[in-house]
Amino acid sequence: MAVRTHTDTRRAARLFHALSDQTRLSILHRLRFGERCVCDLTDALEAAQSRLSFHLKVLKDAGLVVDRREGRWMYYTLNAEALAEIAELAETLGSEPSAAERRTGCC
Amino acid sequence: MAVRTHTDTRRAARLFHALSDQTRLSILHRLRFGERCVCDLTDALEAAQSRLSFHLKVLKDAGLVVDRREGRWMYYTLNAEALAEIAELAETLGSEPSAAERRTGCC
DNA sequence: ATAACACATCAACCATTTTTGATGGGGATA
DNA sequence: TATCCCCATCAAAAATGGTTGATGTGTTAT
Repeated sequence: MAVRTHTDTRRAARLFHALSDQTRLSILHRLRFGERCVCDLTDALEAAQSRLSFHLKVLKDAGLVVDRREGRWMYYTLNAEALAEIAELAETLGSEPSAAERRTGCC
Repeated sequence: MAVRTHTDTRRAARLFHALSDQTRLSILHRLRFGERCVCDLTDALEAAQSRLSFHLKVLKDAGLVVDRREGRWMYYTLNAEALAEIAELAETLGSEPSAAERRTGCC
């Protein structure tokens, strides 16, 4: 997905925003090593539960993580596809426009 | 650069923050098509000059663009390397940890 | 049924970011 | 020099984002 239309830009900004916070990056970094429940994360990051809940919601709304209930625990998992999408977004932004893009002009 | 240490996380958050705004994404998208002066951007984006100046500063401080003076005009250019770095950050975050990473544990 | 647990949600508060309009600096033009 | 142009910077206001402590919801254990 290139950033072409207004809605594209909106979505892209939302995705990057989700990654623009240290706490959220720490969460994602942990999740690389596998599924974690909120309690794991509160221990590891020494953060209040409501704080983590807030950040997990931001990540979930952006589609960067997926949650799953198991008894009274909520388990969170990375959504690798979304992160790949973000990587591609950044890559595209840093790349030369294609001939077709150049032909149709910028915006 | 993986997101390992506290400073890494700080820097990564800063980089992603620079991309977390629609105006800044629009600017970058324009710059893909080549160097632009501020006046070009105010016309194209229909934004107040001081507003663009503000966002260009954010992008510059994050290292995503480079500026150059020519007479009374300031020209801005994409820094493709920085965007590649961001792409790699996102890619790493979405990737399985290496055997070495897994061995040394998460954090 | 009661209590304890894991988590989400809420409201109030504080902090940071963004917008706006005004002012100022540096360079060109006359 | 005087003036105009392009842009950066500033202060004040507006908007957005994050933290905290309290409360609510669903689940398990006794």
